[in-house]
Amino acid sequence: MSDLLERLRERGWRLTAQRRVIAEVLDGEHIHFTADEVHARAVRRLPEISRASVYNTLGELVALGEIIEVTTEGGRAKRYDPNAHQPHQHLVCSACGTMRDVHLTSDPMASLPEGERFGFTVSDVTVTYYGRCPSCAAEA
Amino acid sequence: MSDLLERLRERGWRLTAQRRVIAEVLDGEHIHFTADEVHARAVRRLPEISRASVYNTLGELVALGEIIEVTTEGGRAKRYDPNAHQPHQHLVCSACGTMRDVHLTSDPMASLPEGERFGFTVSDVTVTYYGRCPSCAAEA
DNA sequence: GTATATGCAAAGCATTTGCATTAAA
DNA sequence: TTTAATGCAAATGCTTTGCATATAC
Repeated sequence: MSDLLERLRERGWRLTAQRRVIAEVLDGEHIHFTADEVHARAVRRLPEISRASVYNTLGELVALGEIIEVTTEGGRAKRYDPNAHQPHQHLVCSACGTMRDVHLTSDPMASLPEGERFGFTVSDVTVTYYGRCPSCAAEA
Repeated sequence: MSDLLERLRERGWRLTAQRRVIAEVLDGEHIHFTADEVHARAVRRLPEISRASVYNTLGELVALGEIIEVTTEGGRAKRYDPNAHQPHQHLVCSACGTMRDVHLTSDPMASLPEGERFGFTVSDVTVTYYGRCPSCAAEA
């Protein structure tokens, strides 16, 4: 059973077949999908689901703070990370785009000295590591 | 005189009016432009310059390692950073998209423990800080 | 003179929007 | 019954591509 669906129900989210399927797709996997990948997987369970509903729902889940939208250098499409509840960063394969969560030893916010803030109210940081994943390294 | 043009000439780069103008636009400013902003500024000096040439040239400069392509969360278009020669990170205004360079106190590569590399050959990191710039903070 | 860059216009991909239809509560 | 979500298809924004023309070397 999905914790995500559980939380959404409690928040009074209108529960449709499409939304249920999307939440299940996001919850079930540990890699982070693009909107199109979410749609492809959702279609297997609910053939009539439209791309528009996928985009609508993903946008809402982001607004609710239940998932995170992630953009990478070079990557065309955004990816959606269901792990919004624990601070973490990402490790991305420059060859195939695969992304996985990583946990750092120190808070990156502390690395930006006061003198480098230029009057900004800094509220967030993203740290992204790039490299080759084991399977892409093998085919080099 | 442009250091960028100087280096490119030494590398045997075929020097056209368009390329010269683009290099000058990039060199002259300290903020990081989108392709469209580069085009708009280039047009002031060379009215017939096409968007295609701007994209071609920016892509080449990135390939040559003379400029850096930067993508941010939420920001639609990529931005081009002429400061490719000194390691640095970025501070972005979530409201207006303005981006400026910042320098960290510690090497972010060191924050990713061995046990969190999962067989990847990690070769690069980006750290991006998000917040409100002074002028956007003023209108809140 | 020859290889390469340019400009145009069309195509591409990810995403958003407008609006009539459908379904949850 | 009412309010909100869905699906379609068209529109958008950024970027890439194909190809004939122009130009640096």
